[in-house]
Amino acid sequence: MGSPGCEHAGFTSHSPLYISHPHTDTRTTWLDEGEDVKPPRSLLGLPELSWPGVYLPCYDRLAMEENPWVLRMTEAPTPAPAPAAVPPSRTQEMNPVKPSQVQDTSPEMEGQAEERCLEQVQTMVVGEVLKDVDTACKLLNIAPDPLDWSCVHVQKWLLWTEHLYRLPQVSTMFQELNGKDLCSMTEADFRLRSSQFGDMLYAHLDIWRSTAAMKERCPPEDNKSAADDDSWSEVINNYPNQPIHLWQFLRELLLKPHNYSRCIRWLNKEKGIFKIEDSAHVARLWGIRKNRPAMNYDKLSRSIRQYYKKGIIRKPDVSRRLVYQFVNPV
DNA sequence: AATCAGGAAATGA
DNA sequence: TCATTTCCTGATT
Repeated sequence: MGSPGCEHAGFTSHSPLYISHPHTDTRTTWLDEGEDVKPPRSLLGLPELSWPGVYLPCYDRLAMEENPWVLRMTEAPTPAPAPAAVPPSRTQEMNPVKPSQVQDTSPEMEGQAEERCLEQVQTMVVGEVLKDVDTACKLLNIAPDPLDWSCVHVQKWLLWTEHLYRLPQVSTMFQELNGKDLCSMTEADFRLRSSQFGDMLYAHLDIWRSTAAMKERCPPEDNKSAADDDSWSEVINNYPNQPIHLWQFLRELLLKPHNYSRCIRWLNKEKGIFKIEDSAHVARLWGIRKNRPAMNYDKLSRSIRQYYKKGIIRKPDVSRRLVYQFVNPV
C-alpha cells in the first residue's frame, strides 16, 4: 500500500466511493460452547452480509442503522473517522490520524494536516476496496478483472451485487453478456437494461475495473496476504473453476467468522458443531456461489442431509434446529 | 411457520 | 457418474 502510483486508484468521478467498516474494537469473543449466544448484530457488518465494502450512492437506501459510520468520500474534506471507528486489524499499519494531531495548529498547518488526513483516508479506502474485491472474487470464484469474465461470471457478479445492495432481480436483464461485453457498455447502455439500477451497476462495475487496473499497475506484494489475510489463505479453491462442495463452502464461511458469524458460526469448533444463524442468508450465499438464484434453505438443507449417509455431516447427538456437525472436524 | 427427514426424479459438469 | 437441485409428503419443533 501507498507505493508510488497507488495513491490514486483511478476511480472516476461517477464512482463516488463509500467506505464502511463493520468492525469495531469492541468485538467480543463468544465461547465455542456458548449455547446459542447470539453474536452482537452491530459488530459484523453489512445489512445482511458482512462484506465490508464499497458502496454506491444507493447505499443510503440500505440498512444504515447497522453501519453508523459510513464515510462519504465525495464530500469528505472532513477529518478522518474517529479511531474507534477504524477497523483495528486492517489499519494499524496505516497510521490513522488522531484528532489530537490536528489541534493547535495554524491554518496552513491545518490545511496540510487535512490533506495528509485525506490522503490517508484515500489510501485506506483503496486498501479496503482491494480487499473487498478480493473477498468477493474468492467467494464467487471469479477473476478480479471483469474483462476475464465469462457469461456465468457476469451473472455471478450481478447476483452478488443484487445481494449486496438488496436489489430486485436485475441479472436477467444482462444475460448472455460476458465481461468484455459488459465493459464495452456505456452507462446509457446499462440504463437501457435497467432504468432504475443501471447507473449503479455501471458505477459498481467501474470500481471493479479500476481495481483491476490498479492491481496491474501495483502488483500485490506477497507480504500482506500471509498474516493479514488470516483464514482466506486456506480457502479451498481459487479461480480454477472446480465445483465446490457444499460442505467445503460451509467450512469457508465458518473459517471467516469475521465476516460470516452472523449467519453461520461454530458452537464447538473442536467437535465440528456449527449453527446456521441465518438460514436464508446462508442459502443465498450458496446460491450465488453456485449460480442458483432459486436456492433456499429448504434445498440447501436437503443437500446437507445427503451428507448424512456419506458421513460428512450429521446432526449432533442432541439434535437442535439449524445445528449440524462435521463428522470429521478439522 | 419453520425446520427436519428422506424418497424420487431432474440437472449439469 | 456424481453431487447436488428440485419437488414432494409427512413429521416435529
